[in-house]
Formats: sequence, C-alpha cells, structure tokens
Amino acid sequence: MAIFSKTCEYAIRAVFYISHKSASGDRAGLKDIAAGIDSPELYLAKILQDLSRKGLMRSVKGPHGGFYVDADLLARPLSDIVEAVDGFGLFHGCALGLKQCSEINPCPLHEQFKSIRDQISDLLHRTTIGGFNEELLGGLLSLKK
Amino acid sequence: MAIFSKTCEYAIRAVFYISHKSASGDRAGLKDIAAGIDSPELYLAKILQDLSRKGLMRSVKGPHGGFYVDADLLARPLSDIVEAVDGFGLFHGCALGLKQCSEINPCPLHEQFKSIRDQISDLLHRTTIGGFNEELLGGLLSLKK
DNA sequence: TGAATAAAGGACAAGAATATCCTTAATTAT
DNA sequence: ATAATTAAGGATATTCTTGTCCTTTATTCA
Ligand code: FES
Ligand code: FES
Repeated sequence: MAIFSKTCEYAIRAVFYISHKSASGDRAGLKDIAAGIDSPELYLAKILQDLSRKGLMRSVKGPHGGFYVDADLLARPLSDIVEAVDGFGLFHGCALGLKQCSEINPCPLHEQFKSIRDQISDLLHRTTIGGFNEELLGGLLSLKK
Repeated sequence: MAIFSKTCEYAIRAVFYISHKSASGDRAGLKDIAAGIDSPELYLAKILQDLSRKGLMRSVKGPHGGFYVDADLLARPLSDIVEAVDGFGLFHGCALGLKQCSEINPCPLHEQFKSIRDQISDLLHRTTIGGFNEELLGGLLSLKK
C-alpha cells in the first residue's frame, strides 16, 4: 500500500505541475499535464474536473484554454487536495482499521502511530500548492518517472 | 486512504489476537478470531492460510485445532506481516507514486516524506508480534470496534 | 457567423481488492 | 474404523478503483 490512492498521487502531481506553469503565467492543457506527470490522460481529465467542481482548480475552455491556479489557490495547503480526493482517513483514521481511533479504546499501534499520523498531517498542512514552484522551474524536483 | 490495505489490517489484528491466545497456551479457531477482531470469517480464512503458507503462522486441523504462533514467531517483527501482505511499498515507495524513490530524482515531498516513512518502518520493525500480549490480556488495548 | 479547440459530463470497460461458497484433507475422539 | 471437527484450497461473486469512449458545452479566432 501507498500513503495516497493512485488518484490522489495523480492529483497532487498534476496540481504541482499546473501550479508551476501558472507561476510562469501559462495555462496547462490536459495533454501537456498528462505528459508532464506521466499519467493516463483521460483519467486525469476526470480528476481535474472533480477538483474544478470542488473549487480547487480553475479552467478555461476553448483554444489556449487549460487549467491553472490563481493566487488564492497557490497558497492553499496540499491537505485540501488530499482531503478532496482521499478523504480524512489519513488524518484521523485508525492504523488498524478500527471504526474509531480514540484514546479510550486504542488499538495496539495507537500511541506510536498517532505521532506519525500527526506528522503526515502537519506536512500536508504546511506544504502549499505553490510551495515548490521554484524548485520545479529549476528542474530540481521531479513529477514523473 | 489508510496506511495498510484492509487485508493487512485484518492480518495484523488477527496476528495480535492469535498471539495473545498463544501466550495463554491456547489455539484460536477461525470463528473465535473473526469474532475477536470483527472481520469477515471466510475472508480472514484466506488471509491466515496465506500467512501459514508463508511460515508466518502455525495451524492444526481437526477438533481443538486452530491457529497459533510459537516462540520464534512471537519474536518476529510486525514488518514481516506487513511485507508479506502489502509488500515493500510502504517502506520504500515514493509518496507521489514515482516509479523509483531516489535522491537523484526526488519528488517534491521526498525530503520530508522520507523521514516519516522511516519512522513507520522503524515502528514496524521494532514492534514484535507478541509485543502487546500483556496489554491485550489485560484488556488495555482493543482489536475491534 | 462559422470552424476549430479544449474542458465538462455521462456512460461504460477493465482490473484489483474484498468477500463468499463449496469441496477436500488432516486431525481428534469415540 | 467411523464420525465429527477444523483448516486448506479452488472457484466464484461482489464491490471499488482505475481507465477509456463518446457526446456536449464553452471559448477563441478567422
Ligand atoms: S485506535 Fe488505532 S490508531 Fe488510534
Ligand atoms: S521520490 Fe517521492 S518520496 Fe522519494
């Protein structure tokens, strides 16, 4: 198992890709993005449509259209994307799948897992959608292969 | 998304359940385990069969038969179970699904994620199958609900 | 206005994970 | 030996995730 669903991995990579394009003032077309993050184009379309509907992505139809993020979205935490796609499980769920993670009825891994889960949560809340634009523009970070 | 697959959650809970029964010298029957960890009985059967085949579980057929773990297995790390069920992805995979997690071609989350992933790995390698037997016998920890 | 372009949307297809059913094999107790 | 019990194994069913196809809508440009 991975931390994120495949759908969420695509979503995050796409959002980072679109963000760094937006930073240069460009919009990103579906083909461009799919090639840039190495994802199935038509599946990615669904994911971006979904993010659009939820207000986590902007788009324009027609020639020279495409996807982009505005200043507001650039500043949003990555956790917003993760929540929209994978829900709250990663932030609040029990490691062993108990219906309710709690101090009252803790599973064996609860104490140690809680701390790790909080770190994941912190990381995703601290990281913004636009937070890696410089490194991406500079080619220091990768979104594919 | 959760950290573990559902199958792996069942596997870990079952292993802990069987372990604490074994500590009292008892074997655990399928029905008993399924009720004890709140899992679908016949699906759990498959999981335990699989662990048996891989040498991570012992079993005896017939009346008063059931599943148990010996001293050797009690001391094995939980990571053995996780690896057997979910593979190595959790320990080595890229957070964003890049084919290869590496320093050379890191994804944006690499630096921060690496540390978290290592903590998960440490936790699972440090924790043994029998490590929670006292707390489970004492009812301090829960494997269901 | 009309043609071309690109995202939106609905429906469907393929695959993987989860769950169940039924028969077989091993063990125990009578 | 026989019957009862319990795990093993193979096949199938269901559900969810992932991926594709095709039509519609909005926008741009000539
Ligand atoms: S109860 Fe399992 S992680 Fe909190
Ligand atoms: S490259 Fe993504 S976590 Fe290492």
